[in-house]
Amino acid sequence: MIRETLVDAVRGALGRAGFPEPAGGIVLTPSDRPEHGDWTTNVALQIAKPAGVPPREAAQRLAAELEADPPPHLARVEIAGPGFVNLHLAPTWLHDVLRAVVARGERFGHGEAFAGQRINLEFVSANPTGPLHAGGGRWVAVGDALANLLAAQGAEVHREYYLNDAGNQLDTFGASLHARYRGEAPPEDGYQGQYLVELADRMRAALGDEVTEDQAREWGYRQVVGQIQGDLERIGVVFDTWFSERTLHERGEVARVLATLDARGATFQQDGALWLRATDYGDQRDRVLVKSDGVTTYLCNDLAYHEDKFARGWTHLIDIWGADHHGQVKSLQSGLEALGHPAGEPEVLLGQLVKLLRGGVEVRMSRRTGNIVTLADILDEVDPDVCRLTFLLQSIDTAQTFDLEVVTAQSMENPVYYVQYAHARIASIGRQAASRGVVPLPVADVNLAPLVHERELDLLRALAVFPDVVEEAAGLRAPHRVATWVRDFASRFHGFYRDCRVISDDAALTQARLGLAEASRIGLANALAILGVGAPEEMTRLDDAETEGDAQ
RNA sequence: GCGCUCGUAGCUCAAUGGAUAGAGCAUCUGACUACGGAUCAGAAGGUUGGGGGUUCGAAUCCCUCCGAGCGCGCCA
Repeated sequence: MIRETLVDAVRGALGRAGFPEPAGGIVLTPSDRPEHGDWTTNVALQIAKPAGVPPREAAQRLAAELEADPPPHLARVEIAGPGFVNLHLAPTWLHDVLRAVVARGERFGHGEAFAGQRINLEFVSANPTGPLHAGGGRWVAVGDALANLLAAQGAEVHREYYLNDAGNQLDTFGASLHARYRGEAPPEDGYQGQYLVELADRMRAALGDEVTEDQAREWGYRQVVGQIQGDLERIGVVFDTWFSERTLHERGEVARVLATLDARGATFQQDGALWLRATDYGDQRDRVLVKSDGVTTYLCNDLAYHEDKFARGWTHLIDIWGADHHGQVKSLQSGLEALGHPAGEPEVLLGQLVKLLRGGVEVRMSRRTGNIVTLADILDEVDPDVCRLTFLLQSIDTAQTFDLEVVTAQSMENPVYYVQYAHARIASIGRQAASRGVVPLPVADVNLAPLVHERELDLLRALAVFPDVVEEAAGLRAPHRVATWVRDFASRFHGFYRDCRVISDDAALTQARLGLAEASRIGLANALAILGVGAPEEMTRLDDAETEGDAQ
């Protein structure tokens, strides 16, 4: 592609000018400001000091060499600022971009950066003791989009949900459910939520009047998992594996991990408990693996779980956790390193928590009061696409404020409609063309030279950058970058649509613009596919929807 | 007390160490006899929490102070 061509040209110019190649390599930063060129390089700034040449002078010599032996499409070279070399290209380079986009089709924007990697991505993994809460929807949306993103870079990605079905959380849940079943209040530290009352009623209807606490726990557990799976289905997320913690114990994997750690000298006895020498691997302090009562800790079981993931053939593990669990990261990584795995496994992505607002007031959620807003509550009110994109617009490094009233009552202003509308508009153009008997030619056969309007070039510049955006987003584990791109791109498309009529009396221009519309559709659709958001061919008109609502 | 994360426009948020810090919402001013107005153009809005440092160049890296969130158990 053009980037490689230009990198080669800059490298050649550096050599002919007698400059060394900078340590950081030759980086061409695409610039969407036409005045700064189509591509720009800062190599002159980088090599100025080692070469003992003022940066602007180095830039001058590079520019001269580039002009002496110009790469394809190069229109002019310009020195700017402290020593940037800006490369201005003829619009023809963007016409090449258009052809490449259409030729790649559904694979446009995809790359091979992670080809060969087998990645296990664990996310959500909420305890199976109640419905998914609204804030957890962030990890649903982010995890699924990240999986798509990694897959788009060639990785084999496995979506996994860990069910903590062996610990005392589930026992507490069973006790709480059984208490409701008996018509009593749950234990003080139990689950107070109203959903257990309803669950108890259903249990009585299904199992009768002589249910034991064990039976209640098991029946309730299955019900809750089914409910969680139903919620995930509504938002369109499918996990490849639902991993039961119990199976770790049943297959002796926990014991096996303890034996391995022991054999490697990573444990010690103290106060009747067995400890992991976590400080040897950088943890703040050592950690208990087996309590003095003989029961293994959460950490110990989690080590067995992650060991199991490796044993199943995954070469890299990624976990998405809420930031409130950050204290456990180093312990888990220490244990896995002690087991002989590379440092830094699993890679843990810490996501800041979601603050829910209703009417400008924070909705505090707690297990004790049972006051929770569920993901299902949100999905009852808004489209899954709205829900997803709302969670995906923001970096997971910052706490998110999710105002239920803004998201629901003002959902028509949600960016998702803005973006989807751009896609629907393109489909509409296609329908309009068909009704007028205009048949789009294969883009390879179309003369794209008529595409010179700034709006057209603007769209193509954004498309040119998309594969880089996807690769960067995957590397940074930042799907919000794709969301940012698609919103920006939709804006550019709406501007183009407004100023450039696609179907006109000018047959050549019409064909070229139909090609541009197709390339734009591909860009929008591929970005939305990564985000897990729908790309509709048509949308219900806002005024129609309102009329419909009034009639009800 | 120790640790992790964060602090950017009135609000919600962007910005691989790069040039004049950008969008949306809200506010104000405009635009179509046209492919879907859920649209477009423009204005206004900033000491990137404060202060030092590194660098040709810092919202970004380092130090420090202030503020916020979250952790610090033989719980899970």
